[in-house]
Amino acid sequence: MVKKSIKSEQPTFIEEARRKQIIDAALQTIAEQGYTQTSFAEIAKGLGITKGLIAYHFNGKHDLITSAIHTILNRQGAYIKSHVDAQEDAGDKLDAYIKSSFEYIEQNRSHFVALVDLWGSFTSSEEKEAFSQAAYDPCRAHLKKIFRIGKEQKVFVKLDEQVMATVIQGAIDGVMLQWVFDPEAVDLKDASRELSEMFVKRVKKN
Amino acid sequence: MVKKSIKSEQPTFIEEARRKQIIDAALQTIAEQGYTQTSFAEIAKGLGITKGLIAYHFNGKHDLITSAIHTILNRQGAYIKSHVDAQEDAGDKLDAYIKSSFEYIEQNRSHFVALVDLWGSFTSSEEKEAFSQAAYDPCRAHLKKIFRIGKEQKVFVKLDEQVMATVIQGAIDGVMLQWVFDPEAVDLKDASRELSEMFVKRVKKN
Amino acid sequence: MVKKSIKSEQPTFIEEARRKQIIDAALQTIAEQGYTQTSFAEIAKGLGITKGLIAYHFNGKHDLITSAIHTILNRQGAYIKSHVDAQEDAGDKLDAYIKSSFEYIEQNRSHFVALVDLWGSFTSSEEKEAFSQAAYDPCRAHLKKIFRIGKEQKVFVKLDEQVMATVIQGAIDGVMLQWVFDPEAVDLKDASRELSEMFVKRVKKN
Amino acid sequence: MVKKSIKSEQPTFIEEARRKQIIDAALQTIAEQGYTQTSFAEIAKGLGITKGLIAYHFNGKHDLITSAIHTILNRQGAYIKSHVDAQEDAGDKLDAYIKSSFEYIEQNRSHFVALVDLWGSFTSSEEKEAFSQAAYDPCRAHLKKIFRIGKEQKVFVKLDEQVMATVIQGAIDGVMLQWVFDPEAVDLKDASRELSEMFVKRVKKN
DNA sequence: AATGAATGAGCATTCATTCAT
DNA sequence: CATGAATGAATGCTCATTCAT
Repeated sequence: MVKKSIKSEQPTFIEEARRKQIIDAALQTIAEQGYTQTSFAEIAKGLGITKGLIAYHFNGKHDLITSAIHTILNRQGAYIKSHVDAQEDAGDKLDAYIKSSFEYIEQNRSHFVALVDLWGSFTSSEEKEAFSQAAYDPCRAHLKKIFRIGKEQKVFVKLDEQVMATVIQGAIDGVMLQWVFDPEAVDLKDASRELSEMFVKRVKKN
Repeated sequence: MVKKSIKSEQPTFIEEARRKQIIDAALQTIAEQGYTQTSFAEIAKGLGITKGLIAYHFNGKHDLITSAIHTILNRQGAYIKSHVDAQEDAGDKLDAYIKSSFEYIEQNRSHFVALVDLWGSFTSSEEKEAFSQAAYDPCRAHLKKIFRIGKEQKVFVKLDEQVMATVIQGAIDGVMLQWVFDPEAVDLKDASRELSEMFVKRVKKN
Repeated sequence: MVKKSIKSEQPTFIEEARRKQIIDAALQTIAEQGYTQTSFAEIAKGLGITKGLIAYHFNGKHDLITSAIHTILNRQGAYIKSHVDAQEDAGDKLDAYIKSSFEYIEQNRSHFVALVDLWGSFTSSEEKEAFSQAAYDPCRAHLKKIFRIGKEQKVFVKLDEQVMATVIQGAIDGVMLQWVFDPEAVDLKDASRELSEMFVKRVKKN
Repeated sequence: MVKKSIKSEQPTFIEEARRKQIIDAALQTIAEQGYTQTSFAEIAKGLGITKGLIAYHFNGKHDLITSAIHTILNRQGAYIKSHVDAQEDAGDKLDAYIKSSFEYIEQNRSHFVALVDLWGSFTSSEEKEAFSQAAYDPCRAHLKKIFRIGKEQKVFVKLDEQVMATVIQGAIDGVMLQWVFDPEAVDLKDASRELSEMFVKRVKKN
């Protein structure tokens, strides 16, 4: 049952600013207190506004959470893309993909603490699948594109692109996950280096 | 204020059976409806009992969730251990670790759908850390033990055990995660084979 | 809706012992934790029995509470009576009434802490009135009897017996009440002496 | 774990009016049905509002009960003070203290029926002591002040102020208590006259 | 654009009570 | 006599959501 937005016009400047402000506060609160403890009132308290205002700017909690997730994904995606694009060689691109992923993660810990919590906010397999398409499809597509460039540059071996994209992205996320639960137990830089070396070696000829 | 349990004696047979039954129903419900939609009433409805009975057998929701998580981890841990122990060679042990991890995941999808949801149930960094110790420390310890055996058998190269354990476990979990959100997008068997080959090659001497 | 006891025979010895034991544990628990925090389970825990057993020996909570109240009142009544009866002179009897009241109170603090809590357990004015008849009527009757003896002995002035009984009992209870809430703020012995002197002077001729 | 209020600003006009309204309804309900039978739902029903609104205006049940108790004590205290202050002579002040106490009690029966019930709402000796300080300390302090004025006016005998304050307040409360349980059994006016005469005689010279 | 009063459904939890064993 | 499993109603409390101002 998708609720239609009453507002149909394009958002004003102040409207967008408020939404961004609220989303950031929400991510902060979720990272600090956990998703289940994060109510509109709690988010509003941290901002010095009322919870009614949050309801005014978002079409319900689902809208807020969805927007928050997309904010995380978009920011990280843009960061990674800029680093990958800066490289010419496909091997360097893959190295940049992995390393910039970890860089962004390390610099935005609260985003990923929140994200892990938000995984539990989906109530149906449809929502889970939608998240998958928003989160993983673009990542895997980006990796596949790098593989194709590598093939064109004749520097990569032949490989099952889907499987390879899955395991590379999985390795990044899985290490991130351990680091979210206990930052002392995991050294992101070491893991980043290890994964990059291993995967670059795996896909490159010779 | 920590509530003291009124029950203190060791559990009876019927007590244990009920707890197990309720935990399984809870995991089922969480996997189907999501953690936030899973109430005592919902779990009870699925079992044909009253929610009061759940409260009777568990010291609150936290106890139930904790027990459920440990159930998942223990069962998987036992499964993996039996397969690893069946191998003599350290390389074969690592191969068994990775492959049996994925086998168990594939055969118990609902457990891992639930587990991903339950990651969002921790409200403090203390709880997160406690989970980390219960979930990841044993896995990494198991992997490190395999590395040490490989070193004794003089078949493994020298490596940073903590980093390697982190990335291997991370890769397994990260692939599982994508499969939880969309089973169509990920082929666990292919990923299992790819990861096993790559990591065994990585740690073995020529 | 008064529930009829299923048991009709006279109670066995063990039956009576159990009831007494449970009542004493209930008073103890009420005094320590407050009436609202005192459940059958809590009482049972303190005794090392199960709550089912309490339900077996009492016809519901109301029966237990009523029995507990009567236990307190009967014991105190018997104590006072023995001291009053030991005196011949009516003035000495009144002095004994007041002083032994306070003595009993001081020696059985938990009983009166519980009693004050139990005043809140009556849900209707009928129950309140019934308590009044069980608690205050006998006390006032006892005092009136002393007044009549004083009149017969021609040592007491003429007075409104009901009013005088009310204020004497009231003064005792009111001081007890303050002492229940804060034993440091009230010296029972001083209050006892003061009240005894004043009331004896008030009722005696000359 | 003390819950922090989300509201922090000073209350608005409508806020205060609602709180007062809810407190009065709560006292009414407690007086009619007893404390243990008085739930948020019951209070709300009597007011035609929802129980959520009560939770909105009060920080939990404890806050409501505490506020209700303070309302009773403050109103009675103000009433007594105005009558005592209207008298010049210390003896007249004491007479006014006792008589106005009973007047207020008689005119606000439901408040005191509720108060007696609420004595059982404290769960720890700390709460009991806090109540003692809020309820009895000011009363005894007021009486002691009258004693000191009497001493300055050279119309009162030398006496132990703490003991005398305790017994006077105790006598008032104890008579009130009997009247709460059975208004037929006690004539407040007679008791008021008797106590006033006796205590004034006790403290005045000659 | 923003507030805050009000709602109503839902939640975990408590507990007296029942009853088969 | 005594137990402990099970019930079901009730309770305080939370919270997204609505809406008049």
